[in-house]
Amino acid sequence: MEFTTEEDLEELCPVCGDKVSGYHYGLLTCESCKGFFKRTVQNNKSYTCNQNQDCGIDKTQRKRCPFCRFQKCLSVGMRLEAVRADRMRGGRNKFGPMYKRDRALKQQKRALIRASAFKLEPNPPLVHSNQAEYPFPSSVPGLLPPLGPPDYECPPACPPSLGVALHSYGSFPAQYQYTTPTVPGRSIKAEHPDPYSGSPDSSLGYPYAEGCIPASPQTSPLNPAVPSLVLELLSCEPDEEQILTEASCVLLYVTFLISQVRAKICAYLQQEQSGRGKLDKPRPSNLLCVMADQTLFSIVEWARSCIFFKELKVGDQMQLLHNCWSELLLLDHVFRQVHHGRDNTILLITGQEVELAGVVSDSGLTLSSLVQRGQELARRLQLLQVDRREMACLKFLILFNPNMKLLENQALVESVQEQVNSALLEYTLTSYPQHVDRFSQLVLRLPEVRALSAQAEEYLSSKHLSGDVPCNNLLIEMLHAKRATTI
DNA sequence: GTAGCCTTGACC
DNA sequence: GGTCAAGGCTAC
Repeated sequence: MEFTTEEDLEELCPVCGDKVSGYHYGLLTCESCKGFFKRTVQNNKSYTCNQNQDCGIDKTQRKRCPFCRFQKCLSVGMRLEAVRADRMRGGRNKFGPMYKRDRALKQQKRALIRASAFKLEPNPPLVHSNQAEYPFPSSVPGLLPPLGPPDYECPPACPPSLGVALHSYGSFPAQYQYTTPTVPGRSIKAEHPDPYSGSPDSSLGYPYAEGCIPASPQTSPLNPAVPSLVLELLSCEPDEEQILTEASCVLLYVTFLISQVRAKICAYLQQEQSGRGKLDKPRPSNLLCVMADQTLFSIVEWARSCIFFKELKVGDQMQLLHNCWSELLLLDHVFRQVHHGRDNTILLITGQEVELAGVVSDSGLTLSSLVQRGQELARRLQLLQVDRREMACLKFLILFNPNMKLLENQALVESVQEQVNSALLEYTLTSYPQHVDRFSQLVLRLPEVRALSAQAEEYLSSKHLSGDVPCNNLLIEMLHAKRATTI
């Protein structure tokens, strides 16, 4: 693995966004932030903020608030202990190996991202699925007629249920902020024997002002192999706090969903029954739709509570969900089968197990093909032994589609995609070092999810047109909304 | 005080 | 001897 400094220097300073001049005090920064950090620590400076201690720091404004600038230096990871107490010039400190590793990791990331960019087809633009950009042909020949069911009252571009679901929890917090624990009275010394563990030696160090924030860990303090962002994404998963082991996670997750979805399905069926005055045997496609519909609500709830997504305005949130709802729905199903781990049966969200052979023989050609392709995808992920952290990352990569255009906060979506990609890559490299192409193997599943979900949408659309599925649900609204923006 | 450039010196 | 991340110098 060859690593160069040229590409490092193309990066931007994580504090102010200026051009990076090299590794300084623990990470790549610009020359001015290096000098600022050095002056602050060497001279034991104490600053105050005239605002709310949340001033934006960029190249043009970095001089305005040294307090916030220094806080940002610390929060991005600049190391107090790299400033030498004895002021000795020249030489190397003990951070050398860390810089080297960081360079190697960055290089590896670039190489893998380049490699996967070559392999990955771009996300399909928002066009009708009959058009060439979709890898699978439509099951409905020719252009689909405009979809405007009689029970659909709102303009398709603004489906009421999703809007209500997104709005119904009040306003979202404006900003997501990483929090770092404060360690008051931290002392440092010039040359640290181990830059990773830290061994304070106050007799040699700079007495530092109370309330200063230590460098935010790039990886979890509990598990150094897991990037913090991956843990953040995982924490967005349902009932995460109660999950202690992988096995109990599955149990809890399924139990939680079963209790919720069963109740909703029962309520639905009762409603159907009372409406008709008699209990017809529910059609399987209806039941499937109800299950999918309720899962979709769960997905919307999941997205709504996710970091980054909360920062977006409702309009952007709706656009992102309209774009990827079927992929998330499919992934939910596939992940369930991965956990289920049985090739010959399918685990429904209700906890029921159904024979695959029966489903295939009882379904039409399209549905049985969809089911089989879903099983194949699940098998591939099972072979990879994909874990929950990776699954959480994949969901984010689907949700934050950087190819979505006309978003109000396009930059955030692109940035999240990039961050999650990097975090997933770092996680796979550090947690599965023996499996070097794991990252590629994972992200290569995404086009398959996309293709399969497009086919599922076509199927749903044809079923809807033939009146085989209920109209007034979120599922169909999403379908209309997506098509309204893509036709 | 800031920030660009210079000097230094351990490590390879 | 080259590299590069420390500290130093100095014009602004």
